[in-house]
Amino acid sequence: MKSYDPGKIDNKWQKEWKKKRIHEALDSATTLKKTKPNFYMLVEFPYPSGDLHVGHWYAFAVPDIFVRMKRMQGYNLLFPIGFDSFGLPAENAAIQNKVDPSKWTWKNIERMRKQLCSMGATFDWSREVVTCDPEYYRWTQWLFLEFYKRGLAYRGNALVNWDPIDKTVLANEQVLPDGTAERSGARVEKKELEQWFVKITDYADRLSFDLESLDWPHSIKEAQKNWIGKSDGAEISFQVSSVSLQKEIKSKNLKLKAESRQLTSVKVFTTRPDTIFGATYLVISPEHKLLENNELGITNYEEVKGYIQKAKLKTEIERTSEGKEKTGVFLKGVSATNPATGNKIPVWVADYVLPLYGTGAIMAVPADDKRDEEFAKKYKLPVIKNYKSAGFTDFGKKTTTYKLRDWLISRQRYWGVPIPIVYDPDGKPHPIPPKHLPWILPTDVDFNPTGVAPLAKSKELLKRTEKIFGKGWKPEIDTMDTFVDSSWYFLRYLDSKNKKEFSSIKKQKLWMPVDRYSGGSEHTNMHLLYSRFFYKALYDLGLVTEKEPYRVRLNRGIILAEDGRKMSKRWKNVVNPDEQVKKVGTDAVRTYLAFIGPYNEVGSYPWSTNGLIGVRRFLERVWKLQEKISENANETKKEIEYLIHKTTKKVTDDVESMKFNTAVSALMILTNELTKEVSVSKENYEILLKLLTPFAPHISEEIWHTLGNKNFITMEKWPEYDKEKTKSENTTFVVQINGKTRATFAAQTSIEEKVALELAKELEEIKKWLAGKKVKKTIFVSGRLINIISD
RNA sequence: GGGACAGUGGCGGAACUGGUAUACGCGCACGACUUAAAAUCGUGUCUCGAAAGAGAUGAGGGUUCGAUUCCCUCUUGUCCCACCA
Repeated sequence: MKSYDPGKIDNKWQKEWKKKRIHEALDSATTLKKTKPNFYMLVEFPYPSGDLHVGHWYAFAVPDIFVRMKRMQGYNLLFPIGFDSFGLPAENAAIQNKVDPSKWTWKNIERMRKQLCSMGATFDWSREVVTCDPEYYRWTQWLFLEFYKRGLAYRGNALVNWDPIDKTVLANEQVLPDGTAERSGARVEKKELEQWFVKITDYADRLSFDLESLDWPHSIKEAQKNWIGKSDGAEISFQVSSVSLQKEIKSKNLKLKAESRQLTSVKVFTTRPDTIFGATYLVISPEHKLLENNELGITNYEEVKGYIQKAKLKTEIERTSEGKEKTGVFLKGVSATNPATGNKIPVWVADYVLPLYGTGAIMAVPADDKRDEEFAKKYKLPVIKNYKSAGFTDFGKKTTTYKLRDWLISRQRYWGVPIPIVYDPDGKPHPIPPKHLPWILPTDVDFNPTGVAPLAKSKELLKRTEKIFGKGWKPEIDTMDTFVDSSWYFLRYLDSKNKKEFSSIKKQKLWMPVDRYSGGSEHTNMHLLYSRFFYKALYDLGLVTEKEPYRVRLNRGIILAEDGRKMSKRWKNVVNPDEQVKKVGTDAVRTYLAFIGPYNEVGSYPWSTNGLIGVRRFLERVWKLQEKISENANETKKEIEYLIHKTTKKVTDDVESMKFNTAVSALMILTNELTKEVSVSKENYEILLKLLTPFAPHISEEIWHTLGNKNFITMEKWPEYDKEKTKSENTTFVVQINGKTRATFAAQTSIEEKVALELAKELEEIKKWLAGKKVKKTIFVSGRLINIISD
């Protein structure tokens, strides 16, 4: 027998599989006379950073185990791959090394394609999607224009997050809680700019509500719900006026109504309108319209203006992370009327009230709200402890607010999809007609960030614009957030070559929704939310067929370095998968990653070289089992038959639920047991090989062919099990006395309570324990245990 | 401050619907083979105890014949959100 040499067999089988194109999904649902059910397995496509790391293996090679089993089970399986190839790293490389971002990116893609193939993963390369390819981004632009037509994409002035290092604006999701940019680490500033937005807030309610129907892990749903932040409450108007005016009205004995135009009102949002009788003051945010000029007659307006200035200088982060200490200024000469009590209450301005949430103003109920209590204590404001409870809508209109804000998609950067908009000589935006798509990204630019988008310097782009639209017209110079590109890529996989449509309904009907989607937990409130929104918007436009894009979502964990820390070049603890493959082979690396921990949970698992070697040893044992094949081993032992069926069930169930670690464990147990036997039947050995194939396809394929088989084991039918035979005929019963295990005995699994009790009583240990005692009652669990209760 | 998830050997982790806690792998110890080492194979490996036995799944309580599993209180950790009215 040859020895196991993965260096020789891995490459050989990868080539064979590729030659026969076994990984390509068929769009016709019927194949081989029989109807094969379609199954769409999606993994988040990679950014082409240049080198494959262990994280990539974990993200792609492990789901391939699931894919391979499904395919063997007879599914027409779609497992596509592509590259999320726009984005900052390419541009930064361009600045640093003076290389063209396009060349840099395509070179990396070329390299990563090869590396991805080395995993033995069965991607359908025929549908590859590359987001920086004009044939892809023409549709990103087309979809943007569809959104624009329906008012879902709009230009607006906004106080935005500005990254001073990358010199670009960022979405809220890309700013970390400490106020630094997720990517560059820069301290984010606030800037008022005109930007392109997408109206995700229109879908806040549906994005939140529809989560209920999804078969997703609870934690992901909760995280999204939290981020969307729906709260039901009421809007209540408080009349506000200057104290002197009120006095005047009183002295002249005028009716309030007559002077109402001189009164103004402030709307507050509250989730507890029932507490209005306890509202003792009003607080408005420094950005509130009421403070823009002094029509009200605030007597300390200068002081208030000073406070507003100070608040504006702070970034949002500073404002909200300054600890617990709240600050505010009393608006002198002004008061509001509590509509419930009719009492005059003071009005304050304080920056703990946020301008963009609710109405930017609150009624304070210090007896009931911690923040209000704190503020009232500091500034000695009145507190009403025992107040009357009001009906929910007695004084206000029912409303719902959300924390979610519209998605800012403009980026003042080069390497992204050009926004397909041009401006007329008056500066008014116009969509670029679809016949001019793809609206190509120009190349005559300066990549160095200057604060103005690089496209501003392109003469070609300006010339192109003027040629098509006329003199004085100007192109949009911002590009789109790359999350726009990735919001619909899973639809392009279905129809990647279509020149007329972004994705035909006919193809979508074959595959959507995605049956299973595996990715990183960091995307919970970014990509996963964006793409759900995109899909819902497309649904309303009649461009897709379902309400939700992903039926099942799973977030995977991460692989840490051997020292338990994150892998980093700085720590010099990075595990290079190519080196590992050289050492132990593709199959051992794949199987080890499957074995490292449960894949369906977000854990962090440290790499262990010894663990990897242990898995290689396991594969060696499988290999050596060839020696034990014997024609005479046909008289299969009952225990072995039982173990085969039990293992088949275990592996099938565990791979289905992506608990690959316990599936590998079951395969190890089976292998260990077979190794103990004098001889092994070819039939049983082949079942083991088939079960092993998804994990370790190369070694399985090699042995399979050595055994004389001509077809690919990869395309063989997945072993089936007989449910009856997964239960052993004999079982070890546990005998407990008063709930404590005292002995065990072996008997037929099917025995009844009476028999079990008799057998238990015969045992020496039990006799000892029961000597001189009365049996009060027994509890019997069929096929498991008998518990004897005595005094 | 809010939310979600989790806490099991020296380590990664198992445990069906409440039914022998620690499967499988690593590590470690001893043994076989070897001049020797590596590799391989075998045996052992939660703690205390000579044994009988007792005690252990973050801590404490509860329900139950029986709890890693269900309930309550506390505690620690990870992740997400965070002055969201």
